[in-house]
Parts: sequence; structure tokens; C-alpha cells
Amino acid sequence: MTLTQLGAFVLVARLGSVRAAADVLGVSEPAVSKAIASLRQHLGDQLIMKDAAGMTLTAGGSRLIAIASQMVSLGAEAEAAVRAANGAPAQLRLLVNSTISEFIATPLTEAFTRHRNSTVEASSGVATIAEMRALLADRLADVALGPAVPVDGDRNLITEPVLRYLVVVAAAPQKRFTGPPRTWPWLVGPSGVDPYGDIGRLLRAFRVPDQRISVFPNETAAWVAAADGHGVTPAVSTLLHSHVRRGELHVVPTDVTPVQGTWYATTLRTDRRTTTSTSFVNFLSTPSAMQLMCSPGAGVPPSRFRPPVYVTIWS
Amino acid sequence: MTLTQLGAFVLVARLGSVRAAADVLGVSEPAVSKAIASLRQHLGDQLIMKDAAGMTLTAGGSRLIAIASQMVSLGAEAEAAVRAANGAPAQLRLLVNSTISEFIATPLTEAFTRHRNSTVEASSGVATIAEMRALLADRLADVALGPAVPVDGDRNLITEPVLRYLVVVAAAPQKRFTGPPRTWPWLVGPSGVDPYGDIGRLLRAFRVPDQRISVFPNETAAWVAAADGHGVTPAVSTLLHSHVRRGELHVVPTDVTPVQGTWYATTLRTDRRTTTSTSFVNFLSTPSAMQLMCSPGAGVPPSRFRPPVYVTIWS
DNA sequence: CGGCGCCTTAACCGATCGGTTAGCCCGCGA
DNA sequence: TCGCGGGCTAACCGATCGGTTAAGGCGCCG
Repeated sequence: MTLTQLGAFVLVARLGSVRAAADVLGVSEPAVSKAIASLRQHLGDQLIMKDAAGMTLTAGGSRLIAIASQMVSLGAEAEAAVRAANGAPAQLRLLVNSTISEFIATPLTEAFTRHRNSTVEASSGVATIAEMRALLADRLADVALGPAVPVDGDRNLITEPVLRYLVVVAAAPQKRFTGPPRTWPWLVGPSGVDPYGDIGRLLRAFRVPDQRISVFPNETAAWVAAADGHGVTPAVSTLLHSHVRRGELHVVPTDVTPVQGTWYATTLRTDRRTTTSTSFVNFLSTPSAMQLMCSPGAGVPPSRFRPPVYVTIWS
Repeated sequence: MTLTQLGAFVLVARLGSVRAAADVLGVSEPAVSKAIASLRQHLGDQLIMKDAAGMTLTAGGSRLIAIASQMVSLGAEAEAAVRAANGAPAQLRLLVNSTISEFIATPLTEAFTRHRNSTVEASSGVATIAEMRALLADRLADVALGPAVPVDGDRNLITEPVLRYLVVVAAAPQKRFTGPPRTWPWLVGPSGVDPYGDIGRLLRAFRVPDQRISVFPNETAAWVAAADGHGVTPAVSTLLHSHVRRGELHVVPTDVTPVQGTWYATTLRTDRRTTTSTSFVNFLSTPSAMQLMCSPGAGVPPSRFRPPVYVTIWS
């Protein structure tokens, strides 16, 4: 299975014709035909079949095309990226949990870019706490920001506290929830399903069973549902501020909350990390960064809006 | 540049040693060394250099590793996916805009899965309207759901209306905005930056300049900011319902709103699309699907929560 | 200084990749 | 029925890939 073969396959599927693909590639028809034949044999699947109206993909073929077309475009991207790397601005790849991604990552990376006079290109991506360690160790990211990454003795990673905050439980003001917390309906964002995150830990501490937890596509949606009286929601208190001030939510004290949490920055150990990483970690302790992390994020103008980074749609 | 070479490179970068990588791969040391040498020459970059403490990546190398490690794992995934395709449940890859993704996609795919007694695996991914056409034509997705995809004469795609709705402009009840709409502060979700979407079109119709638009990471966050009095927000009226009912937002009439919009389902033409796609499109017109699309999405239990699909973090 | 790890290069070799031309099969329309 | 366009297979060929062994450079430690 080579990239050329995959490229031929993708093109044939796109164009619905071996001939057409061969023309586009500027090679003879048998060259393309043979590439497909090799793939077929290697994978033990017909992949694509000629029929009445053009070509149709087999089940295996439709799985393959999604993956293959990514690989092909990544191949082109790799060449371009490496060739363009010299003279390009330095990169900072920041790894965050979904809460930080929702409220803080964009303003923070933007502020850092400004702080460095645009000599750096910062981007952020969402990962679970458990993934962060591997991604850092494999050099797939430069800095991880979020609840403590369990580095247990990995001498290559260093971790340092960045910000303390309080995790509180909130609900609509008029709602009263009685009985033990584990019987309440809990409304959480994606970070609620991360077992290493503060909110996941809180839910476990209360022994909330799965069927009493509703996961929303983002934290704000969970808060809105809570304001609507559908349940209680755990949250970082500073981020919840405007909801509380408007009277949509109020803080419900429990046995264990408010509870303090800490966000940490984790990087490769000092002598291995890039100067950009170091610069970013230092930036995190500046007053302006601190302030950004404490106040909920605002919108950004369209020109600076960057949707969550992802290569393509399906794996 | 072959997959084996990239695999060797990734492993060396991960392990920080040619020797170790060779051991892991079960080949001789020069084999790995030569693979890297070929990459170096092909890409014209040192990629990785030996130094005091292990290895460090060059700028080009750190670009490459992110891409290469994806390609390698995609390669493995491709083999597995094709081999597993026979006997596996059918797939439905649904393409949606960010609004539908936020409120409707999860309950909808889940309902469809239940409707088909779990004989189908439905997943959804976000794309801009402009991308949808190409993704469908390239067989990278099965059905697109959202505002009209401009198929302009592409005989391979068919598009049919699914749901009519109203786009309204909303603001906090006590706030009054005067002057022409283009001078108001507009708060939108990611779908606001899609030029083919209803909201993007609305902003263009009003000639709102970029600096008066704030883009939020999700629609709910934009609504909350509007409720906080920071501006006005355009939205699909049915989705806004609970915010209006709670009195946080009220509808602001303008010259052009309420304006009707329509969501369409677009697929390959009937004789080319999969039976699963056909089944899904039919499902969309059932009362239960209709109802799902009209009422804002609720949370799902953790076991059924699936974060937005993406292969890996950075491109 | 010598030995030892570790990386690299050189020389070599078989497999296969990617391409060609030639020829066959098949469905389809004149 | 014949031509024809499109796809597949066969036979062939050069390049290169992926692997080997052997040998050389280099830093480090005893």
C-alpha cells in the first residue's frame, strides 16, 4: 500500500473512471488499473466496482476513501510544510481541555501572538487529560494547559501550576434539589466525561450514576439547561460569573464544593522544549494572561475566528 | 517519501534514538538511518539532529512529525477499516453546519440509529456549506444537511427541502438598539462566518462591517452574550425558544427579519447513493425527526456522548 | 589510550513499484 | 455484426525501496 496507489484510488473514486484518472495523472490507463489491482489484492477487497452507471464503492472501499484521501492530502501538506518551515514564524501548539478551549484558548493564543508581535503562530486543540501526556512526549504538541496531567515519574515532562480557581455547583435560583447529590440531574459539558478533569472527578466523588448525567456539546449549553431548571451543573466559578450576576444561576453549596482546582502548564523538560514554549509558559504568569484566564471569553472578529483545528472530517 | 520512511522518522523522533527505533521495528540500524536520510534528501531539511541530550527536531522536522504521525496511523487504520468492513454495520456520515451540529446532529443521528435498530452507525461532522458539495461528490460523506448547497447544475447531486424555519434577530429585553442594523454589535456563532449560511447572508444583507461582528465558539455562547446586553444575535427561532420563554432574550424586528430559511438534505443522485442514505433522507420526513429538528437539543448520557469527530489534533 | 555505543555511509541485493506497450474481454450503439 | 471505448491482464523494464553486512567517525568513559 503506497501513497501513489492510494492517490490513484481516490482519483478513480472521485472521477468514476479509470481512464479519466489516468488522464488527470498524465499516465497510461494500465498504470492506474494496476495500482488499484495492487490495493485490491493487498487489502483483500474489491474496493470499487464498475457497474451500470459508473463506479460504485464496496463497503470497504467507502471506508478506505475517507482515510486514503486524507493520507494523500497530508502527504502533499507534509512536503509543503517542511519546505515552508524555514523563515516561517515559530509555532506554538497548545493542548487544552474542553473548558479552556471554549472560554480561554482563543483569547489567550491571540494575546500571546500580540505579545510576541506576531512572530509566532499559536493554535490550540482539544484533548483529554490522559492524551496530553502522550501528545507532548511525541512532540505533537508544545504545551498542555489544564488539570494536572498525570506525569507519574516521566522525567521528560515538567508541570507547573498556572492558576487556582474554585469549582462550584450551580442551579436555577428557584430550583431546590433535595436528597444526596448523586440523585440530582447533572448537566455537564464535554469536560464532564474526562475522568481526570475536575468535573469528572467531582461526579465520581458524588458517585453520580451515568443515567443521571447529561452531556451537552459545550459548557454554555449545560449552563443554559441548568438555568432552565433541568438540573445542576458543576463549573469553574469565574467562568460562571455573568450567569450568576444576571440571576439565572446561583451557587448550590454541597459537602465538597466549593472545591479548589488548579490548572497546570505541562511541557517537555526545560532543556528539551522549544524557546517558544518557554516564552509561552512565562507569558502565562503575566498579569494580562492571568486576567484573560479569569474572565470568560468574549467573541472575536470574523477575520480572527479560527474554528477548532481538525484535519478533516472522518477517520 | 514512503509510509515506511515516515514511520521510521516518527519512531526516531518519539524515542530519541535511531538504535531504539531499529530495535522496535526489528530491523538493522542502517535501515532506519537510511530511511531518515532519504527523507532528509527528499525534503531538503535535516529534520532531526543529534545533540547533547538526545535528538532535537528542526523547524521542518517538527512540522513533519505532526503530519507524518497522522499518516502512519491512518495507514494502519485504513487496513483495519477495510478488513473490518465486511459484516460491519452500515455507515452514515452526515455533514452539517455548525448550528445543526450544536443542537440537532447528536439527537438526530441517535434517533436514526434507534429507528434502524442499531443496524447503522451514524456520525456527523461539521463543514461549511461550500465544502459540502465537494465532500459529497468525493464520497467523503453520505448526506449533507443545512442551508442550500449551491449545486449549480451538478447532475450528480440532488437536494430536497427538509424543514422550514424562521431566522430572527434577538437581544436582551431591556436593551434598545437604534440606528441602522449595520451599526449594531452583532454576536454570532461559527455559522455566522459561513457566507452561504442564513446568518452570514443576513449580515451581508445588512452590510455589517467585520469589526461590528463578534464570533463566539458556539451559538449558545453568542446568545448568552446577547442576553448580557452586549449586542444582538441572529438565530433560528425555534432553537431560541427557551431563552425567549425565560425572558433573557426577545425578538427584535428588522426590515428583513423574521425571514424564512430552509434546511435541505443533499445527497448523490438517487441511483448512486447508498441505501443507508436513502433511508436517512426518508427518515428526515418522519414526525419524530421533524420534532427533533424543531426543539433544541438536550444532553445525552456520557456513554452515548461522542465529541466532534476529528482524526487528530493538528494538520 | 583503548574500547564501546551510537549514528552514518558505502556497497550490495532482491522485491516491488510505477511505468510502458500489446492484447483481450465486454457492453453498447450504429 | 462490427467497430469502439473502457477496463483488465500480461510481459517487460528501469528506478528505488527496504533490507543486509562491513566499515568509518565521533563522543564518552574507564
